[in-house]
Amino acid sequence: MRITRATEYAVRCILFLAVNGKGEVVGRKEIAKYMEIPGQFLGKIAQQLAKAGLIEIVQGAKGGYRLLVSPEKISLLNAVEAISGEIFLNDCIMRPASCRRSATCSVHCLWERARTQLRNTLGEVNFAKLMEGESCFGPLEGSSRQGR
Amino acid sequence: MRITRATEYAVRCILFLAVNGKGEVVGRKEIAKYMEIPGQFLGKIAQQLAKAGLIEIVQGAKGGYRLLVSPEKISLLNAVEAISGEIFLNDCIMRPASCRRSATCSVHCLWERARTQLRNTLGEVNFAKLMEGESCFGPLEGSSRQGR
DNA sequence: ATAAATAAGATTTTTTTTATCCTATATTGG
DNA sequence: CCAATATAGGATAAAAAAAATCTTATTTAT
Repeated sequence: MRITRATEYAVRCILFLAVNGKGEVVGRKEIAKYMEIPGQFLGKIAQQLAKAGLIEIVQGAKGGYRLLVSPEKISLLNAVEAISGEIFLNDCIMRPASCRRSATCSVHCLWERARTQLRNTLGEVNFAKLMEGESCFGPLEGSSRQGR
Repeated sequence: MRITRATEYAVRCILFLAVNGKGEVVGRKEIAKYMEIPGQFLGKIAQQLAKAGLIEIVQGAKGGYRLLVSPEKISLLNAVEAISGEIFLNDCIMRPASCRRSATCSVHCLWERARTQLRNTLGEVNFAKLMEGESCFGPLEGSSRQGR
């Protein structure tokens, strides 16, 4: 029930690239150093981000990574799911066939509901906002208020 | 980013106890059989549920588990957190000291926001509702709010 | 060509999760 | 009281997932 470190690293990486400007190539080592990400591990993560179309990997000397998509068009959800795959809170939702209960069991509807909500929340915030540090100030609407 | 099997088992266990009536003692093996939970593993899970005050463990012949709290007073969140501890989506929220960024980093505000929302969602549904199978019918309003 | 980078596959290490084994203890019924 | 039935609880094992690293290959700037 936790966001993996790989995902956290991916978010940091995108954020760093965003801060450095969309088209700019930034070296892997530089990103790793400033964002405190194990260098080789970042390499693996970058591969996934590239596969998802979020960044481009530039090889060779002076190589590195380049953000392909504007920060405002990348949601936190995009980043998370680029690394961990689509969010599912439990197995039964993903593989209904593997659980005889799913058709009748109301619990699974709940998991699914929670899942949808979580994905919506993460989908609402983009990296432009994150860069501005404004993410904390928006109201959290809905019945079970907890503002902030 | 997934609900563990232990948590799923705990939910099934509570649900089974709830269906059998609040005060009733139900044998561990019976629960395990009907809810398809490895018997010994259920024993471990029951210990945690007992520690959380949700059930009572009855030893000896004719022993088993007894629901101590009315189904309508047990939320899904109670069940989840009885097993996995309080939900945190990432480490930095839980141990801010371990992450130098947390004070300034807007990303963490987002994780926290998502976390609060998830906890609210799970907190809004109790086992009485789950028993009735009504959980699927509540509207999930708008993309950002989700009242109810 | 050489140096500087990253790629990509394989592998290792660590952590978490899941499950089981074994001995102890409690309870029921005869 | 005794035997049978159940769960408790600590220890341990097995499996899976996550995190990290090693190695060799490839690409690019100068």
